[in-house]
Amino acid sequence: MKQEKTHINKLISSYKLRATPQRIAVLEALRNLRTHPTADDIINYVKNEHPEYSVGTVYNTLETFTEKGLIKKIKTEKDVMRYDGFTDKHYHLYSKRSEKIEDYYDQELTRMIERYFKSKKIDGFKIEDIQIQINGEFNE
Amino acid sequence: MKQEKTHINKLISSYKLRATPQRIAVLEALRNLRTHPTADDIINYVKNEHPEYSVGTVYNTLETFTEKGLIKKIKTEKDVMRYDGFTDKHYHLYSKRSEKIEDYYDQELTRMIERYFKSKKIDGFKIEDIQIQINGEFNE
DNA sequence: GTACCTGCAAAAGATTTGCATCTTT
DNA sequence: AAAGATGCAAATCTTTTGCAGGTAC
Repeated sequence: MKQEKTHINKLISSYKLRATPQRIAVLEALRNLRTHPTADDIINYVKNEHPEYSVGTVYNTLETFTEKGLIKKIKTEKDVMRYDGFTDKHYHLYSKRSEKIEDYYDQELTRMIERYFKSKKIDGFKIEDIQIQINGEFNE
Repeated sequence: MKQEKTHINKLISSYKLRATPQRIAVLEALRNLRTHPTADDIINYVKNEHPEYSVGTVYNTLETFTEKGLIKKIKTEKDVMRYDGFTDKHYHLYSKRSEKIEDYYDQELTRMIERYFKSKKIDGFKIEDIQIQINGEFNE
């Protein structure tokens, strides 16, 4: 299938993955649905335009993207997996009640924590990344 | 069934829950298996002593305990839920490769973060609790 | 051209639920 | 005695997989 070299398209290629129409659609869904969607949310979004794209492919795509580091998985107390299409350093605000996840950007916090763990090593463990989830309630 | 008033027993009662033998067994499993077990791990542990206890009951019990705050759910990239029988303030070290989760206690870190968020409010959000997961690798 | 993807449908896993029966308080 | 828990099995939901074709590079 002929495709313009869009931004999304290039992004996928830059991760050494074939930019198929299905993958482009999944990544677009992830970036348009800024709600940290479930696989099911993504499937619905994608099927809206392309009913022929299959459930299995969406799951496979999400898995492939995650392995390559293009997107991230987020898990909450709820059993379903959710996905985050953005991998720049940020944290999550989470409300158990509404199940809403919002991004929280805070470079000062990142710097403080990096500084902290630069001086304080953890015995027997090599830190690669620190995830923070801030639980609470959004004001209505 | 007649039961001694054990520590576990009292702990359950103190959360306003009936201290049934099944619940006692589940909580004991959680406290003996210090690996942040899956429901399946717990079921196996419990069935070892009490093959008649049912899968559904273990799941129900874990859910009830979680709701009441007696235990906590832990989420990783993996699809299965894991459980933590200890609710005192601590963090988790997690290795994606080995799927191992270890506890990390650090009051200094807690104090630093509390201090930080006492001065820096998040607009539109009321913080209740901050969860930190430190990803990396355990030394062999 | 070939390695890699996709669609489909079936399978696998994990968790939840309905209901009749039993137990804890 | 009443409210709440349990066991069992079926149901549900999410995710994975096998395989025969298709497609991007």
